[in-house]
Amino acid sequence: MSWTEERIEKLTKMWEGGSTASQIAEELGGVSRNAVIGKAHRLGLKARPSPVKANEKPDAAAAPAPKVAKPAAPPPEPKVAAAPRPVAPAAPVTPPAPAPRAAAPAPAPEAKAAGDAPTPAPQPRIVSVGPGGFLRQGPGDQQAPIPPAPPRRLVPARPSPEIADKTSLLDLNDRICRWPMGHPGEPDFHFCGEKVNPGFPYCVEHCGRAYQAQLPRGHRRPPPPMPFGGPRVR
DNA sequence: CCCTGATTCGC
DNA sequence: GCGAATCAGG
Repeated sequence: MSWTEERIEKLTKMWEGGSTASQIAEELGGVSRNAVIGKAHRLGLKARPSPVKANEKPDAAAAPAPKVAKPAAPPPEPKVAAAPRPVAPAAPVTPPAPAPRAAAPAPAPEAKAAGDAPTPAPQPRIVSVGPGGFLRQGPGDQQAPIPPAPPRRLVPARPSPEIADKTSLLDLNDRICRWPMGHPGEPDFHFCGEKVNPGFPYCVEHCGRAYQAQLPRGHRRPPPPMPFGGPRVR
């Protein structure tokens, strides 16, 4: 396989969209993960959170308290003209949202969507045990201290405009149908997005697909189409 | 083991 | 330019 215009374009899009090299290789077909990475580098697009290069600590913990206060040795680092990154010079800490690669096709009904605040209920302090064994609490313990409101929504912006009007992984919550549409990793992959059948993770239509009564052997009907449009043919 | 991206180096 | 082999971290 050769790197045609379209293949390079697809590689670039997916790479910048956060897909892994494996996914991209799979998607393109005929190339290995290494080929994709190699090509990506040659194209000049890298700079993505790498597991092997995650840390690059200046130094701190290494020096166990130098005798006198270090006379401030600010590392003279005016090397700028060397190789300025073509894109964002320093994506702070937040990587571009990873593609919904491992999006579970059938999450448990009680699966928490991204957006539930784990609010720990503060236990009332037990002061003494009253007659009969019931617990008694002090007058000051009636009101639990108000837990600090946890910061909400730590989600990066939607990674790519192509799925702007689709129901993305980030849009999932307890009220909308999470039935997957299309194949994960592909640009138009999204979720159903309909209002759920109350108490279920899917809308009424997809509940019908997800929950099939088990018939006795020999009376089985051919299985309905699976999510993702069925197993991928490779 | 699996995965990830980075790098090297013979082709 | 290409990509398998290798490296190294999670």
